Amino acid sequence: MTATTSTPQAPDAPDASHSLHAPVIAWFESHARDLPWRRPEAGPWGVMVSEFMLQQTPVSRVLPVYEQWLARWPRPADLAKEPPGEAVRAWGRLGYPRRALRLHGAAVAITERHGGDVPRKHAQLLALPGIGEYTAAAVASFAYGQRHAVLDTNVRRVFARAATGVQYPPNATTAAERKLARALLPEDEERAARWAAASMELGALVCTAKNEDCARCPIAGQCTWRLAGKPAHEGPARRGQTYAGTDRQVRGKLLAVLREAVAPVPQAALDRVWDEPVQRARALDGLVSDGLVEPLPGGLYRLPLS
DNA sequence: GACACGTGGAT
DNA sequence: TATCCAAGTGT
Repeated sequence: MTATTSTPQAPDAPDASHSLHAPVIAWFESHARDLPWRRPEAGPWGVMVSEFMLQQTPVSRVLPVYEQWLARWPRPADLAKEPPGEAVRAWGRLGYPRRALRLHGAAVAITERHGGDVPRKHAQLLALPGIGEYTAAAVASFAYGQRHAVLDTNVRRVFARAATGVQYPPNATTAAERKLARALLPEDEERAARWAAASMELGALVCTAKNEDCARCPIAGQCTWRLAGKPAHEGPARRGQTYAGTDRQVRGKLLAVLREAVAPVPQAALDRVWDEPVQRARALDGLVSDGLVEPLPGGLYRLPLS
């Protein structure tokens, strides 16, 4: 249901951005995925957990881990009681396990500083570990219905095409993008929150990085990029991330062993995951420095108890 | 601003 | 098989 309860906008509103809201929000009402963190029972904690897990990670991989996580730790205080290593273990193979550590740290901070409730203010959210500009805005908007520009990769791509007329947004978020996002944000708080979720979903389902489906797009008729004939991206190619042979891959292998272990693991067991000793040692040191691995006397290692 | 940081499905 | 890509953050 999309009818606005506020004063109708001038029929000849000079800002064309207003004509994007209604069709995108209407499309969202009928096409939004039924995701668990969008259900009312998810609450702010569910929204926050989902946002951590969804950073750089597809929805399909997040779903099962999210369900287990919320069943085990239904409130921030439940997670805060656990050793950080338990969060890392439960994170499984989602990737970027530092997120698990930070989510645990955020739960501790919420328990200590906010009485166990996910804070409502953007600045308070931003102060939590693992929460940056995007996640703070997302939690404030999705969980609390506030008016914030929520600029993730999906929204940036939708804006790049619909408003700016280019195929892809810049590599890093620019001041111009933030300004545009603020300008496109509906005045009404509830509508702004709806717009944030709707524009993001449009980017995730229709206005995708590859094989965008303009035939299903509710604003195809107003899309600057499409109207210009969908010119191909110009400029330097976005630098692809290599993985094979990197420290990241070695870290992943080391941590996989520790996640599966129920007791401290001897150095020799870790040595088996990678044959190059210098890189192997560097990767292990990095994991220890990051707090993802705890070294014990006698050359033993485990996930951190504190 | 450039980099490091995991993982696995899709093309 | 090789690349690309997925709701970013911290340094």
